[in-house]
Amino acid sequence: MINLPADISEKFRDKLNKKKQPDWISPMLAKLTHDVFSDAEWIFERKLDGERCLVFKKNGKVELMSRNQKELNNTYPELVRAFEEQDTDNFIADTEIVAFDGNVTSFRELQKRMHLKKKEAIESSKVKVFIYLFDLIYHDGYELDKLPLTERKKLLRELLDFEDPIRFTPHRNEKGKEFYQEACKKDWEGLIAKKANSTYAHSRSSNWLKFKCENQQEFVIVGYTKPQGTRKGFGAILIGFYKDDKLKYAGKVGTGYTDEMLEDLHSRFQKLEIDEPAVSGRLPSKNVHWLKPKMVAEVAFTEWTSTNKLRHPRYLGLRRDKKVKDVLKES
DNA sequence: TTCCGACAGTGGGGTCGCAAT
DNA sequence: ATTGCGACCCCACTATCGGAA
Repeated sequence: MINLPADISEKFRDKLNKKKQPDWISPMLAKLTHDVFSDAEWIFERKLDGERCLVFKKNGKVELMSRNQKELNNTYPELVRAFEEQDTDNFIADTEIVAFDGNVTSFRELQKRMHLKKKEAIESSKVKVFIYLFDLIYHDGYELDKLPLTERKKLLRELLDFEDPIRFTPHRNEKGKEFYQEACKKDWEGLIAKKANSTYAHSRSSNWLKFKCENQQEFVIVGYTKPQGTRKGFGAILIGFYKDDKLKYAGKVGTGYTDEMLEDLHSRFQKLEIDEPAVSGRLPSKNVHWLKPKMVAEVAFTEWTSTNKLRHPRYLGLRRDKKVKDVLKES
Protein backbone atom coordinates (compact mmCIF):
# COMPACT_ATOMS: atom_id res chain seq x y z
CA MET A 1 0.00 0.00 0.00
CA ILE A 2 1.48 3.31 -0.91
CA ASN A 3 0.74 6.47 0.91
CA LEU A 4 0.02 9.64 -0.98
CA PRO A 5 1.57 12.11 -1.26
CA ALA A 6 4.61 10.80 0.63
CA ASP A 7 5.63 8.47 -2.21
CA ILE A 8 5.65 11.15 -4.85
CA SER A 9 9.07 12.50 -5.54
CA GLU A 10 9.87 15.80 -3.83
CA LYS A 11 9.79 17.91 -6.95
CA PHE A 12 6.11 17.24 -7.52
CA ARG A 13 4.89 17.88 -4.00
CA ASP A 14 3.94 21.46 -4.73
CA LYS A 15 1.74 20.29 -7.61
CA LEU A 16 -0.62 18.49 -5.28
CA ASN A 17 -3.79 20.16 -4.13
CA LYS A 18 -5.58 18.94 -1.06
CA LYS A 19 -9.26 18.86 -1.96
CA LYS A 20 -12.51 17.12 -1.12
CA GLN A 21 -13.19 14.35 -3.62
CA PRO A 22 -15.46 15.68 -6.39
CA ASP A 23 -18.47 13.69 -7.60
CA TRP A 24 -17.81 14.57 -11.19
CA ILE A 25 -14.90 15.80 -13.31
CA SER A 26 -14.97 16.61 -17.04
CA PRO A 27 -12.82 14.14 -18.96
CA MET A 28 -9.80 15.18 -20.99
CA LEU A 29 -10.43 14.66 -24.71
CA ALA A 30 -8.00 14.07 -27.56
CA LYS A 31 -7.70 15.98 -30.81
CA LEU A 32 -7.62 14.21 -34.16
CA THR A 33 -4.50 14.66 -36.24
CA HIS A 34 -3.35 13.29 -39.57
CA ASP A 35 0.24 14.15 -38.81
CA VAL A 36 1.84 11.10 -37.19
CA PHE A 37 5.18 11.70 -35.44
CA SER A 38 7.86 10.32 -33.16
CA ASP A 39 9.01 12.46 -30.24
CA ALA A 40 10.97 11.74 -27.08
CA GLU A 41 8.67 14.01 -25.08
CA TRP A 42 5.58 12.00 -26.00
CA ILE A 43 4.22 8.60 -25.07
CA PHE A 44 1.91 6.43 -27.19
CA GLU A 45 -0.97 4.24 -26.08
CA ARG A 46 -3.14 1.84 -28.03
CA LYS A 47 -6.42 3.51 -28.98
CA LEU A 48 -9.20 1.42 -27.53
CA ASP A 49 -12.50 1.26 -29.40
CA GLY A 50 -15.03 1.12 -26.60
CA GLU A 51 -16.91 3.34 -24.19
CA ARG A 52 -15.25 6.09 -22.15
CA CYS A 53 -15.81 5.67 -18.43
CA LEU A 54 -14.76 7.62 -15.34
CA VAL A 55 -14.49 5.48 -12.24
CA PHE A 56 -15.25 7.12 -8.89
CA LYS A 57 -14.61 5.17 -5.71
CA LYS A 58 -15.45 6.92 -2.46
CA ASN A 59 -15.76 5.33 0.96
CA GLY A 60 -16.03 1.93 -0.68
CA LYS A 61 -18.81 2.97 -3.01
CA VAL A 62 -18.12 2.63 -6.74
CA GLU A 63 -19.65 4.73 -9.47
CA LEU A 64 -19.02 4.23 -13.19
CA MET A 65 -19.90 7.30 -15.24
CA SER A 66 -20.10 7.78 -19.01
CA ARG A 67 -18.56 10.72 -20.84
CA ASN A 68 -21.96 12.43 -20.69
CA GLN A 69 -22.37 11.88 -16.99
CA LYS A 70 -24.73 8.91 -17.16
CA GLU A 71 -24.34 6.20 -14.55
CA LEU A 72 -23.18 2.89 -15.97
CA ASN A 73 -23.32 0.76 -12.82
CA ASN A 74 -26.41 -1.18 -13.93
CA THR A 75 -24.92 -2.00 -17.31
CA TYR A 76 -21.60 -3.33 -16.01
CA PRO A 77 -22.23 -4.89 -12.59
CA GLU A 78 -19.16 -7.16 -12.83
CA LEU A 79 -16.93 -4.11 -13.22
CA VAL A 80 -18.50 -2.42 -10.22
CA ARG A 81 -17.84 -5.58 -8.22
CA ALA A 82 -14.21 -5.73 -9.37
CA PHE A 83 -13.57 -2.19 -8.15
CA GLU A 84 -15.35 -2.87 -4.85
CA GLU A 85 -12.96 -5.77 -4.28
CA GLN A 86 -9.89 -3.57 -4.76
CA ASP A 87 -8.17 -2.56 -1.51
CA THR A 88 -7.59 0.96 -2.75
CA ASP A 89 -10.32 3.45 -2.01
CA ASN A 90 -11.11 7.12 -2.62
CA PHE A 91 -9.85 7.64 -6.14
CA ILE A 92 -10.95 8.79 -9.58
CA ALA A 93 -9.60 6.93 -12.61
CA ASP A 94 -10.04 7.54 -16.32
CA THR A 95 -10.80 4.44 -18.34
CA GLU A 96 -12.22 2.77 -21.43
CA ILE A 97 -14.63 -0.17 -21.28
CA VAL A 98 -14.09 -2.58 -24.17
CA ALA A 99 -15.16 -5.90 -25.63
CA PHE A 100 -12.95 -8.00 -27.90
CA ASP A 101 -13.40 -9.62 -31.24
CA GLY A 102 -10.31 -11.81 -31.42
CA ASN A 103 -7.34 -9.66 -30.49
CA VAL A 104 -8.86 -6.28 -31.30
CA THR A 105 -11.22 -4.15 -29.27
CA SER A 106 -14.58 -4.14 -31.01
CA PHE A 107 -17.12 -1.38 -30.66
CA ARG A 108 -19.51 -3.53 -32.68
CA GLU A 109 -19.28 -6.25 -30.04
CA LEU A 110 -19.62 -3.81 -27.13
CA GLN A 111 -22.75 -2.29 -28.63
CA LYS A 112 -24.59 -5.55 -28.01
CA ARG A 113 -23.99 -4.92 -24.34
CA MET A 114 -23.72 -1.20 -23.70
CA HIS A 115 -27.42 -0.36 -24.13
CA LEU A 116 -28.81 -3.15 -22.01
CA LYS A 117 -30.78 -1.99 -19.00
CA LYS A 118 -32.67 -5.05 -17.84
CA LYS A 119 -30.99 -7.24 -15.27
CA GLU A 120 -31.86 -10.51 -17.03
CA ALA A 121 -30.59 -9.25 -20.38
CA ILE A 122 -27.28 -8.21 -18.82
CA GLU A 123 -26.85 -11.46 -16.93
CA SER A 124 -27.49 -13.56 -20.01
CA SER A 125 -25.34 -11.41 -22.30
CA LYS A 126 -22.39 -13.29 -23.77
CA VAL A 127 -20.36 -10.13 -24.28
CA LYS A 128 -17.36 -10.20 -21.98
CA VAL A 129 -16.06 -6.76 -21.05
CA PHE A 130 -12.77 -5.40 -19.75
CA ILE A 131 -11.91 -2.01 -18.36
CA TYR A 132 -8.60 -0.38 -19.29
CA LEU A 133 -7.34 2.28 -16.86
CA PHE A 134 -5.09 4.94 -18.32
CA ASP A 135 -5.12 7.86 -15.89
CA LEU A 136 -5.50 8.71 -12.22
CA ILE A 137 -7.00 12.08 -11.43
CA TYR A 138 -7.60 11.94 -7.70
CA HIS A 139 -6.54 9.88 -4.75
CA ASP A 140 -7.01 10.01 -1.02
CA GLY A 141 -7.62 13.73 -0.51
CA TYR A 142 -5.41 14.99 -3.31
CA GLU A 143 -6.10 16.29 -6.77
CA LEU A 144 -3.52 14.86 -9.16
CA ASP A 145 -4.46 16.94 -12.26
CA LYS A 146 -1.34 19.03 -12.06
CA LEU A 147 1.09 16.12 -11.88
CA PRO A 148 2.84 15.17 -15.12
CA LEU A 149 1.07 12.37 -16.99
CA THR A 150 3.85 9.85 -16.47
CA GLU A 151 3.73 10.42 -12.69
CA ARG A 152 -0.02 9.91 -12.68
CA LYS A 153 0.34 6.68 -14.62
CA LYS A 154 3.06 5.49 -12.26
CA LEU A 155 0.76 6.06 -9.28
CA LEU A 156 -2.11 4.36 -11.07
CA ARG A 157 -0.04 1.26 -11.75
CA GLU A 158 1.09 1.05 -8.13
CA LEU A 159 -2.24 1.75 -6.51
CA LEU A 160 -4.46 -0.88 -8.09
CA ASP A 161 -4.30 -4.59 -8.66
CA PHE A 162 -4.56 -5.25 -12.34
CA GLU A 163 -6.42 -8.48 -12.64
CA ASP A 164 -9.15 -9.13 -15.20
CA PRO A 165 -11.47 -7.49 -15.87
CA ILE A 166 -9.37 -4.54 -14.67
CA ARG A 167 -6.40 -3.85 -16.94
CA PHE A 168 -3.65 -1.26 -17.08
CA THR A 169 -3.08 0.61 -20.35
CA PRO A 170 0.65 0.42 -21.13
CA HIS A 171 2.43 2.85 -23.39
CA ARG A 172 5.47 3.03 -25.59
CA ASN A 173 7.94 5.90 -25.45
CA GLU A 174 9.16 8.09 -28.29
CA LYS A 175 8.64 5.88 -31.36
CA GLY A 176 5.18 6.99 -32.43
CA LYS A 177 5.60 6.44 -36.16
CA GLU A 178 6.82 2.87 -35.87
CA PHE A 179 4.17 2.01 -33.31
CA TYR A 180 1.48 3.48 -35.54
CA GLN A 181 2.56 1.30 -38.48
CA GLU A 182 2.41 -1.77 -36.26
CA ALA A 183 -0.96 -0.72 -34.85
CA CYS A 184 -2.59 -0.39 -38.26
CA LYS A 185 -1.11 -3.69 -39.40
CA LYS A 186 -2.72 -5.33 -36.38
CA ASP A 187 -6.09 -3.74 -37.21
CA TRP A 188 -6.10 -1.59 -34.11
CA GLU A 189 -8.21 1.56 -34.19
CA GLY A 190 -5.03 3.63 -33.90
CA LEU A 191 -2.96 5.26 -31.17
CA ILE A 192 -3.36 8.04 -28.66
CA ALA A 193 -0.27 10.22 -28.43
CA LYS A 194 0.17 11.99 -25.11
CA LYS A 195 2.65 14.63 -24.02
CA ALA A 196 4.55 12.91 -21.24
CA ASN A 197 4.79 15.86 -18.87
CA SER A 198 1.33 17.30 -19.50
CA THR A 199 -1.26 17.98 -16.83
CA TYR A 200 -4.80 16.60 -16.93
CA ALA A 201 -7.00 19.14 -18.76
CA HIS A 202 -10.75 18.91 -18.23
CA SER A 203 -11.48 19.63 -21.88
CA ARG A 204 -10.25 18.81 -25.37
CA SER A 205 -6.52 19.37 -25.51
CA SER A 206 -3.74 19.13 -28.05
CA ASN A 207 -1.62 17.39 -25.42
CA TRP A 208 -3.57 14.24 -26.34
CA LEU A 209 -3.73 13.39 -30.03
CA LYS A 210 -5.51 10.66 -31.96
CA PHE A 211 -3.52 8.83 -34.62
CA LYS A 212 -6.29 6.92 -36.35
CA CYS A 213 -5.81 4.04 -38.78
CA GLU A 214 -8.09 5.00 -41.61
CA ASN A 215 -9.41 3.54 -44.83
CA GLN A 216 -9.98 5.51 -47.97
CA GLN A 217 -11.48 4.58 -51.34
CA GLU A 218 -13.73 5.76 -54.17
CA PHE A 219 -17.49 5.33 -54.27
CA VAL A 220 -20.13 6.01 -56.90
CA ILE A 221 -22.54 8.81 -56.00
CA VAL A 222 -26.04 7.38 -56.44
CA GLY A 223 -28.15 10.04 -54.74
CA TYR A 224 -28.34 12.75 -52.12
CA THR A 225 -30.57 13.91 -49.28
CA LYS A 226 -32.25 17.30 -48.87
CA PRO A 227 -30.50 19.75 -46.53
CA GLN A 228 -31.89 20.46 -43.05
CA GLY A 229 -31.96 23.74 -41.16
CA THR A 230 -29.35 26.25 -42.26
CA ARG A 231 -27.47 23.71 -44.36
CA LYS A 232 -26.61 24.75 -47.92
CA GLY A 233 -27.00 22.61 -51.08
CA PHE A 234 -27.69 19.10 -49.76
CA GLY A 235 -27.42 17.01 -46.60
CA ALA A 236 -25.44 13.92 -47.53
CA ILE A 237 -24.50 11.98 -50.64
CA LEU A 238 -25.64 8.37 -50.98
CA ILE A 239 -22.91 6.11 -52.23
CA GLY A 240 -22.43 2.66 -53.71
CA PHE A 241 -19.89 0.27 -55.19
CA TYR A 242 -20.06 -2.41 -57.89
CA LYS A 243 -20.19 -6.07 -57.03
CA ASP A 244 -20.76 -8.65 -59.79
CA ASP A 245 -21.73 -5.81 -62.10
CA LYS A 246 -24.44 -4.60 -59.72
CA LEU A 247 -24.43 -1.39 -57.70
CA LYS A 248 -24.64 -2.01 -53.96
CA TYR A 249 -25.64 0.68 -51.47
CA ALA A 250 -22.93 1.63 -48.93
CA GLY A 251 -24.54 4.40 -46.89
CA LYS A 252 -24.28 8.19 -46.73
CA VAL A 253 -21.52 10.73 -46.42
CA GLY A 254 -22.61 13.98 -44.81
CA THR A 255 -19.47 15.74 -43.66
CA GLY A 256 -16.27 17.13 -45.12
CA TYR A 257 -17.86 19.75 -47.38
CA THR A 258 -17.35 23.49 -47.31
CA ASP A 259 -20.41 25.63 -48.11
CA GLU A 260 -18.93 26.20 -51.56
CA MET A 261 -18.58 22.47 -52.22
CA LEU A 262 -22.15 21.85 -51.10
CA GLU A 263 -23.45 24.37 -53.60
CA ASP A 264 -21.16 23.30 -56.44
CA LEU A 265 -21.96 19.59 -56.09
CA HIS A 266 -25.66 20.29 -55.73
CA SER A 267 -25.70 22.16 -59.02
CA ARG A 268 -23.91 19.27 -60.76
CA PHE A 269 -26.50 16.83 -59.41
CA GLN A 270 -29.38 18.54 -61.22
CA LYS A 271 -28.56 17.07 -64.64
CA LEU A 272 -28.31 13.55 -63.25
CA GLU A 273 -31.65 13.27 -61.44
CA ILE A 274 -33.63 10.06 -62.03
CA ASP A 275 -36.83 8.68 -60.50
CA GLU A 276 -35.76 5.20 -59.43
CA PRO A 277 -32.58 4.26 -57.52
CA ALA A 278 -29.79 2.66 -59.54
CA VAL A 279 -28.61 0.75 -56.44
CA SER A 280 -29.88 -2.21 -54.45
CA GLY A 281 -29.87 -2.75 -50.69
CA ARG A 282 -31.84 -1.38 -47.76
CA LEU A 283 -32.34 2.15 -49.02
CA PRO A 284 -33.52 5.27 -47.21
CA SER A 285 -36.80 6.63 -48.52
CA LYS A 286 -37.21 10.03 -46.90
CA ASN A 287 -35.88 13.24 -48.43
CA VAL A 288 -33.88 11.33 -51.05
CA HIS A 289 -33.07 12.28 -54.64
CA TRP A 290 -31.68 9.52 -56.87
CA LEU A 291 -28.96 10.16 -59.43
CA LYS A 292 -27.56 8.47 -62.51
CA PRO A 293 -24.38 6.72 -61.36
CA LYS A 294 -21.89 8.98 -63.11
CA MET A 295 -19.83 10.72 -60.44
CA VAL A 296 -17.10 9.21 -58.27
CA ALA A 297 -16.24 10.50 -54.79
CA GLU A 298 -13.17 9.77 -52.66
CA VAL A 299 -14.24 8.96 -49.09
CA ALA A 300 -12.30 8.28 -45.88
CA PHE A 301 -13.75 6.10 -43.12
CA THR A 302 -12.69 4.02 -40.14
CA GLU A 303 -14.23 0.64 -40.99
CA TRP A 304 -17.04 -1.29 -42.67
CA THR A 305 -19.97 -2.06 -40.39
CA SER A 306 -21.74 -5.43 -40.25
CA THR A 307 -24.31 -4.23 -42.78
CA ASN A 308 -21.70 -3.11 -45.30
CA LYS A 309 -21.85 0.59 -44.57
CA LEU A 310 -19.11 3.01 -43.61
CA ARG A 311 -18.35 4.02 -40.05
CA HIS A 312 -17.30 7.65 -39.53
CA PRO A 313 -17.38 8.58 -43.22
CA ARG A 314 -16.16 11.92 -44.56
CA TYR A 315 -15.98 13.35 -48.04
CA LEU A 316 -12.53 14.06 -49.48
CA GLY A 317 -13.23 15.10 -53.07
CA LEU A 318 -14.30 14.09 -56.58
CA ARG A 319 -12.36 11.63 -58.71
CA ARG A 320 -12.51 12.43 -62.41
CA ASP A 321 -9.95 9.83 -63.43
CA LYS A 322 -12.04 6.85 -62.41
CA LYS A 323 -14.72 5.02 -64.36
CA VAL A 324 -17.77 4.21 -62.26
CA LYS A 325 -17.63 0.51 -63.20
CA ASP A 326 -14.18 0.27 -61.64
CA VAL A 327 -15.49 1.24 -58.21
CA LEU A 328 -15.37 -1.95 -56.16
CA LYS A 329 -15.23 -2.66 -52.44
CA GLU A 330 -11.57 -2.65 -51.51
CA SER A 331 -11.19 -3.68 -47.89
C1' DT B 1 -1.77 40.03 -37.35
C1' DT B 2 -2.48 35.25 -37.10
C1' DC B 3 -3.65 31.24 -34.67
C1' DC B 4 -6.33 28.43 -31.54
C1' DG B 5 -10.02 26.86 -28.41
C1' DA B 6 -14.80 26.57 -27.52
C1' DC B 7 -19.40 26.29 -29.28
C1' DA B 8 -23.21 25.43 -32.22
C1' DG B 9 -24.86 23.16 -36.05
C1' DT B 10 -24.72 19.97 -39.73
C1' DG B 11 -23.97 15.25 -41.06
C1' DG B 12 -22.76 9.59 -40.37
C1' DG B 13 -23.66 4.07 -38.19
C1' DG B 14 -25.49 1.32 -34.56
C1' DT B 15 -28.26 -0.70 -30.42
C1' DC B 16 -32.02 -1.03 -27.17
C1' DG B 17 -36.62 -0.08 -25.55
C1' DC B 18 -41.03 1.38 -26.21
C1' DA B 19 -45.10 3.24 -28.58
C1' DA B 20 -47.70 3.39 -32.70
C1' DT B 21 -49.11 1.08 -36.70
C1' DA C 1 -44.77 -8.47 -36.51
C1' DT C 2 -42.98 -4.32 -38.27
C1' DT C 3 -41.83 0.44 -38.17
C1' DG C 4 -40.52 4.70 -36.23
C1' DC C 5 -38.42 7.38 -32.84
C1' DG C 6 -35.69 8.96 -28.80
C1' DA C 7 -31.77 8.19 -26.02
C1' DC C 8 -27.39 6.83 -25.77
C1' DC C 9 -22.86 5.24 -27.56
C1' DC C 10 -19.10 5.97 -31.21
C1' DC C 11 -17.94 9.98 -34.08
C1' DA C 12 -15.98 14.04 -38.42
C1' DC C 13 -16.28 18.32 -40.00
C1' DT C 14 -17.26 23.60 -41.00
C1' DA C 15 -18.32 28.25 -39.56
C1' DT C 16 -17.85 31.75 -36.28
C1' DC C 17 -16.17 34.50 -32.63
C1' DG C 18 -13.18 36.18 -29.16
C1' DG C 19 -8.97 35.91 -26.81
C1' DA C 20 -4.21 34.12 -26.71
C1' DA C 21 0.13 34.15 -28.90
